[in-house]
Amino acid sequence: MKKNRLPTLSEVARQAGVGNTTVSRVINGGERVSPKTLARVRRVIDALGYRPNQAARVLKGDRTKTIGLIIPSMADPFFSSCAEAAQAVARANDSLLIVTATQNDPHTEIENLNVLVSHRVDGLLIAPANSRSQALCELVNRLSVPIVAIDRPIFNSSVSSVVSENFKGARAATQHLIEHGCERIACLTGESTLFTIQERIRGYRAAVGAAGLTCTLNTSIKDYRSAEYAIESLLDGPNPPNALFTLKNSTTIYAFEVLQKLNIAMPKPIALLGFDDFELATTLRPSVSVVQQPVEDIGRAAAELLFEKFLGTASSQQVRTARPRRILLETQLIRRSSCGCTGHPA
Amino acid sequence: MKKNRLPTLSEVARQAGVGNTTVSRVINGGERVSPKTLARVRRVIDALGYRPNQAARVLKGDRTKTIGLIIPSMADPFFSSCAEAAQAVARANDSLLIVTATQNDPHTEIENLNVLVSHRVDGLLIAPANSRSQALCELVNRLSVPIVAIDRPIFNSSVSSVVSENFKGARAATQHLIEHGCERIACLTGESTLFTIQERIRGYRAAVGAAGLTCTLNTSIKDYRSAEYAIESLLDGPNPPNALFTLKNSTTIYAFEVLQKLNIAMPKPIALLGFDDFELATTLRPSVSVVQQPVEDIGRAAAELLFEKFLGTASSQQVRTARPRRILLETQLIRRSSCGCTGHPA
DNA sequence: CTGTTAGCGCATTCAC
DNA sequence: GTGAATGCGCTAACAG
Repeated sequence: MKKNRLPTLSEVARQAGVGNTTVSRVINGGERVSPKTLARVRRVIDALGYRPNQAARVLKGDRTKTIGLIIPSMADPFFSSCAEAAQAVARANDSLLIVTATQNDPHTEIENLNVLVSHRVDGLLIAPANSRSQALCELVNRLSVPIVAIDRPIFNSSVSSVVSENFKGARAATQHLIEHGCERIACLTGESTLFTIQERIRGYRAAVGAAGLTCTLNTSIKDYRSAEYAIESLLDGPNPPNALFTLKNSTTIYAFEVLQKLNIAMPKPIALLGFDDFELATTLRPSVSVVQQPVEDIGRAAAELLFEKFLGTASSQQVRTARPRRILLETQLIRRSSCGCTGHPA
Repeated sequence: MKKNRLPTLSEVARQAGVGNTTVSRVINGGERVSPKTLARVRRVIDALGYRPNQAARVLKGDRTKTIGLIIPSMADPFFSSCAEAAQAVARANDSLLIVTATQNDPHTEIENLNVLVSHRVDGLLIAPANSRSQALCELVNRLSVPIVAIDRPIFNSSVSSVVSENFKGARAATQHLIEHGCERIACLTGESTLFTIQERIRGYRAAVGAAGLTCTLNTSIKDYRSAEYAIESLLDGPNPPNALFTLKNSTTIYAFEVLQKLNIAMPKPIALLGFDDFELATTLRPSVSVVQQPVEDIGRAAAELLFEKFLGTASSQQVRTARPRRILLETQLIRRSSCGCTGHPA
């Protein structure tokens, strides 16, 4: 009635009538073992359903062949796509990816970090809830595991990062609206404390400023209601906008829904352009123009950079010493209908 | 220039001038340790940035406090929501959830299963690529880890499962279309080898049969093009449908796009009803009626059932002996506009 | 309250 | 080709 534990290497050895070493050799490739013994041991392994205990290997001090990924949410398409891409890289490197979600809570984030370190992951990918968190920064600097930040950098730390060109993407998007003849472009968003959002705001400001237009920014959009309120206020104001630039996915959708509800057509009298693509952007009417981020590329590049860090045999010293790399990935403006370009319906 | 390993318990003990056991006690709650020593040890732990090595604990034979989740894809909203719910349960039970994706490939699935077993997860949640896979079934029956299947059961095995009422949901949906006066209902889908899809087909058949209507089934929808071809063929046929019942998310969206492209209005002349809800279903025009699955509930219930399996102190014997449980979760018909009900725009 | 010791499962010397 | 012995970091008896 005790826990019927999984078979161990020793048990396999006993059953096969060989020593531990031989079994160890068999499960690690079968070099230096006579074909006969090899076959016999393999048969026993199979019969017993033996699986090497990863924990024991880890204890020997080798790599654990696991890497961690800490993201705000698994249900967010952006991050789950990143995760999927990172997992592919991990698998290619014979490693396991462990994903944990923080709901953007700094406390949970640090907890997750500790859990992963306890599991001795070989490296860590993290999308920090707060790019300038003192606590996170200190923790990260003390940790000896290689870390790569994704989507958002960690300031004042030595960790490399892979992020989108938020600034350039937002500036180009705003310029695009200006080229469409819009000269009253309102910028809407929520979560303005996030690094990504701040960069996009900078981009919007830069473009609007360069064109000599006025900046209209509302960072209070958190749900449909707040979007409705914000947009109605703008329309009732002295200078109603003729374009909306939304800085994040949910805001874009809320804005679309509000305009649809108010029976205001797009792109005229109001154009809509959003940062970050989403699945049904082409199916909505009008189809929604967006700044598209290379989501998979971010996950992949970050994971690859991470593996470089602990696979650099010759130059491991260099890698360690090298100052953090900041990889910026280009965004792409997808011209559909809502901004005034003629989109392809499907 | 060697790998600067993480500090160990012994090092903490030495620095603090105490024995291993004391340190062990401190990191496990600090019972039976004098406040003075406790403080000192804690200070050393902090100074060294010590984190207990999970692997060593595992080796002692205790629970690893990790559970595995094997799903087809992390990028699929259905599964990522499940994962998120499962993770919440895991966290509540002081455990770590390890998610791996298989892309519905049986080979990858078994590989992942082995990896997770190697890591000695305490239990396993799995959405099998193939409900009747012989190999999976055998493997699963031999494994001693508790397993719960999610979304799709594993036939001929002793594993419990948590799945939606696919049959009842599909039957009710079809009946609903019939009540709307549709008497030529075509059923469209892809991936007809999946258990879930087959159940939904059964449901459709049951309702259509009971009403004395004819069954029109097309299981070849894999992308927009195939949907377009299928729908155009139906419309050009002798008996054009006045309703489309789509059995999975992507098919629903393809069907919507095709109808939109062909300028065919919904719900008349053709009504649309889909199985499985999706994010912008309310934003599309018309809003799309669907059979909604309790996604989070599935993940949560499965994880809870799993934890029951190895937390049943008193009745662990019972749990082990008990025949597998099959938990069926109710679906809900969400009446929006595309089926003929008046949906709320937002 | 605190320290000593043994052993978890495995890879790895080093002999044979 | 093969096996016996050692130790990885930690917890759990068992003394003191």
